[in-house]
Parts: sequence; C-alpha cells; structure tokens
Amino acid sequence: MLEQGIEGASVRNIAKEAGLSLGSLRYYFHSQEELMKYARELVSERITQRVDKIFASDKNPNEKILEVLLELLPQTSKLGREPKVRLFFKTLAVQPEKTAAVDQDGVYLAVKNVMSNLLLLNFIKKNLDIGIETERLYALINGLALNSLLNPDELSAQRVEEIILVHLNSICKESVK
Amino acid sequence: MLEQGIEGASVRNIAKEAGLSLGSLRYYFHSQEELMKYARELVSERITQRVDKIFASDKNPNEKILEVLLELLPQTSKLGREPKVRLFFKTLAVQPEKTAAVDQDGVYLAVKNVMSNLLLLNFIKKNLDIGIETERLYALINGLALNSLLNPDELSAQRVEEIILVHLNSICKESVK
DNA sequence: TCTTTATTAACACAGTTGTACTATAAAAAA
DNA sequence: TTTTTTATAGTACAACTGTGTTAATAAAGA
Repeated sequence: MLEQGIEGASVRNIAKEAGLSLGSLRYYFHSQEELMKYARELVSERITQRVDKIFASDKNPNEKILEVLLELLPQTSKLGREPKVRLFFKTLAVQPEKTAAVDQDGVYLAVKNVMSNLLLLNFIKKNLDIGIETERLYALINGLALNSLLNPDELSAQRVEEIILVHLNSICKESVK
Repeated sequence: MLEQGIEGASVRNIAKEAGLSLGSLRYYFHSQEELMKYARELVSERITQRVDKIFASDKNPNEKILEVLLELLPQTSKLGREPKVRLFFKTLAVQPEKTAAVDQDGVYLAVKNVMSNLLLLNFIKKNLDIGIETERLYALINGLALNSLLNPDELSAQRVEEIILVHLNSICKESVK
C-alpha cells in the first residue's frame, strides 16, 4: 500500500512481499476480504496500543494530549507507517457496500479518549457541547491526515502541530496554556 | 463512481453508462488518465461555479458563508453528486505518484474565499493567524466530508450544519451571531 | 458528385485480478 | 513406523483491465 497504493495491494503482491506463494497465503486467509479485515484491525489495534501507552506515561496532561493527537497523523506520528495505512483503508472504505464501522477505528477511540480526559481535567470551556466538539475534532484529525498526505510540502509536521494547538486552545479555558 | 465505487469507474463501464462503445469513448479521450482528468476538473469547476453563484446572491453575509460551506459537503449540498464525486477523486489521489495539486481543488478555493470574506467583513477574532485558520477550516471540511460519507447515520445533515456553525462562531467575534 | 473529415463500433492483445484445485513436503500424533 | 495434520507451492480458470488497430458509417466541404 505504501509503495504502490491501494491498487498494488493485490493478494499476489502481498504474498510476494511476505515471501509466500499465492497458495500459502490463501491457506491462512481464505479470501481477500479476510486478509484486508485482518490488516485493518491490526493497524487499528497498534494505534490504540500506542495511544494507551502515551496516556499511561508520566508526563503532564497537556503534553500527553498533544502527543496522542499528533500520533494519529501520518506526518507527525512516531509510529510511522500505521496512521498512513489507516488512512488508506479509510479512503478504501469510501465505496458503496464497503462501509467500515467507526467504532473499530482506533483514531475515533483516541479522539473520544482525549475529549473525556479534557472534560475530566475540567479544561473544557463552558457551554460547549461535548458530542459536537468530539465530532469536530475527529473531522479535523481526519481532514489533516488526508491533507497532509496529499500535500506534505504545504502541510508540514510543524504546521500540523500548530493547527492542533490552535484547536486545543480554542476549546480549552484561558487558564490552560 | 456513485454506484460501484472507484473500482467500478473503468473505461468500459463509463462508456456503457454514457451509451457509447469502448472505441467511441476512446475517440474523445485517448487514455483513461485523460478521461479522469477531465472529470476531475469538471467537478471542481461546477463546485466553484455553484460557490460563486451563492456569493453573488443578495443574502446577508452570514447566510452566504454558511451556505457556501454546506455546499461543499456530500450530505448537505444542493448540488447533489458533485461533492461526493470530488471526495472520490480526492481519496483516489491518495496514491503514490498520483498526487493532484491542491490549487485545482474547488473546495480549497471556496474555503480561502470564505476566509478572506470573513476578514474583509471584520468578523474574525483578533490574534488569529489567517493562514492557520484557513488550513484548519479546510481540514475540517475534508474531514466532515469523509466522515459524513462513511457514516451518514451518525453524521446527519443537521449535525454537520451544527458543527460548522460552532466552528464559525469559534473564529468570529461575539457580536456576529 | 467526389473527397475528406468526424464519428461510431467491433475485435484483438497482453496483462492482472480473485479464487479454486491439486500435489508435495514437513511436523505431529498414533 | 504409520497415519494424520499442518504448511507450502504450483497451476488453471474465468473475468476483468487499459490500450491498439481496423473497418464501417455519417457529415461536411470542394
């Protein structure tokens, strides 16, 4: 996927990349859909694990939350390949009859996690609707992921971080900076 | 594209949908890339035209701006198919060596237009970086487009409008409501 | 009327796709 | 040792892909 795009992710190419024959690969995965589903869930799990690890570290909350959000984006993730591949699957799902559920999206879980943490810390400005703010942040993350992948030059890692900081500041109280 | 997804957009299927033979279609478009480029630009142009039309209407600025932004999203556009197809092309571009330039994206032009209008009207809060706010709004629009297409049930048209209104209010002065 | 151009259709070619089936080798169990 | 799983590889098939070529038809111009 990273080298040849979605079209290159054929069963044959994947088998070749894995050093297996076509028959061998199909011994483990009886269909392409099964293989794709496994990969999709694997990527989601890895992202979730990485996010949990950051949350479990002993930094201050502000740093944690920023680091988590940056970890979800292709340009700024230390994980490297996973957020990019996740977006590939996401765009692949933009197909009739192939819609993947949101709940199994590690990024959505991470965003919800970030928001409930901000709420628990009493960082959120008054009169904000948490549901709407969660979906707004989730959309921002997905949009940044898409844009930074399509236009890495204009939307650099530093730029992405600036935008996320601006957004966080806009939903957090003045005192938190 | 709308019926069978990106994979269904083969030269043969398009010819059939257009009521032409394969040879006839290739008389006008010598390659698939040429055909795709034409369609991509056509969609972008239509969106731009629609946006210009709204800006040229005689409503009050607040209404215009909201209407323009809603027009860029699949669920809320009165244009109907174009924003959805545009997103298909956008996700199609998430492929190595196939990156389409941002400048020819009608949606990006529209967002820039919205921001400079807000600035001209003196609606924007003080101390905001216009460049960053433009990219933030552009990412939000693309994210909303992606999410509402993948999850039309949770992210309904009304919900999308609420989110956009919240975002506009967050970057505009208190007096503008 | 004759000739040139525009338009349509049909077929062929080489390549790729997902899937199914079969034979072979290694490992484990009896 | 024999038998049964586990694992790997190879091949075949039908369907599709983009592209190229060639023939036939309609329209327009000289």
